Amino acid sequence: MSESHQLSDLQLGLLRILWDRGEATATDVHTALLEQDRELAPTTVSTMLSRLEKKGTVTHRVEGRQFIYRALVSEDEVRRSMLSRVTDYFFGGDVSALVSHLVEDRDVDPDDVARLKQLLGQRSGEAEDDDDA
Amino acid sequence: MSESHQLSDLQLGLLRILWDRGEATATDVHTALLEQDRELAPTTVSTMLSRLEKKGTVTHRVEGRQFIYRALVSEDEVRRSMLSRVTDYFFGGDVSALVSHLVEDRDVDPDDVARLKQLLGQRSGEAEDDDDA
DNA sequence: GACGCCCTACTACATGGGTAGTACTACAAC
DNA sequence: GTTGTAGTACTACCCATGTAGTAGGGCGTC
Repeated sequence: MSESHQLSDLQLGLLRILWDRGEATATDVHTALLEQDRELAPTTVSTMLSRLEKKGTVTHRVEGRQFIYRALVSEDEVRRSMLSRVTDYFFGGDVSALVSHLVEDRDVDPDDVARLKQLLGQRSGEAEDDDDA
Repeated sequence: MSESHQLSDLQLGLLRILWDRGEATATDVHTALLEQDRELAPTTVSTMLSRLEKKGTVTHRVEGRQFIYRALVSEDEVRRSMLSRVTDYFFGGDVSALVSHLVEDRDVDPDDVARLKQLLGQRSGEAEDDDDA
C-alpha cells in the first residue's frame, strides 16, 4: 500500500476538480480548468483523463453518451503520499523535523503560531497549552 | 524566483549525493547509488548528470579527465519548492494548515510535541518579521 | 609504442506526459 | 432522413525521463 503517486501539476489539477465535485464529465473538467485559466482543448482533457484511468487513478461510469469520471485515489491518500516523499527525502522520515522546519522557516503568522501551540497542547494531552515550556 | 523544481526520484537521488558530498564525480555518484541498491549502468548516471546540467540543476568542473559535479540548486531551495507545492495544492498555501495536518494526522511522539511547542514559543516571541514579500 | 582501461560524448529506445487533431457515433433539430 | 453537434476513440507529435550501448580520447603499463 501507500503507492507513490508521483503526479504532475496537470494531473493534480484534474484530480482536484474530481475531488471537489465528486464526479465530473470531461466537459465539466474542461470548463473548470478554463475557469482556472488553464486553457486546454477538450480533447486534451479527455486524453489526460483516459490516461489517468489507465493508471487506475480515476474511473468512469457511462451515462448516456457521457463519461462521468471520479477519482479512485483519495485526496488524503495523495496528500499523504506527497508529504511522505518530502518527509522521507528531506527529513529522513522524521515528521517532527519537517514541522520544525516549516515553523522555523516559513511565514507562519502569530495567530497561527498560537493556534498550533494549542493544537500541540491537545496533542500532548495536558501540558500547558498557552505558553512555552 | 522560486522555480518549480519538479524533480523525479532519481534526480533527487543524484542531487542528494551531490548535496551530501559537495562535489562528486560520475563514478562517485554511481558508486553511492550502488550502495543504496540502486543499480544503474555508469553511463546511465552520466547521462542523468548531463541532463541535469543541461537544465541548470548541476554543473561540473573538469579535473584531469574527470568531471566533478556539484549541485547548482541548494537542498533548501528544492525542499522549499517541493513543500510549497504540497502546501499550495492541499492547503491553499496555508503553511499552518499543513502543520496542523501533520501534527494531527501523523505520529509525532510526545518528545517532539514538547520540542515543537518550545519552538513555537520562541517563534511567538519574535517581533513581526516580514523577510520576503 | 601498442594495449587496454577509464572517462566522457553521442546515440538509441521505451515510456509517460502535455497537447491536440481527426474520425466515428449517437442524439437533436428540422 | 439529413445535418449539426457533442462526446468519445484513436492517432500523432514533441519533450523529458530512465536506461544503457557504443564510440572516441587520454593515460598508465609493459
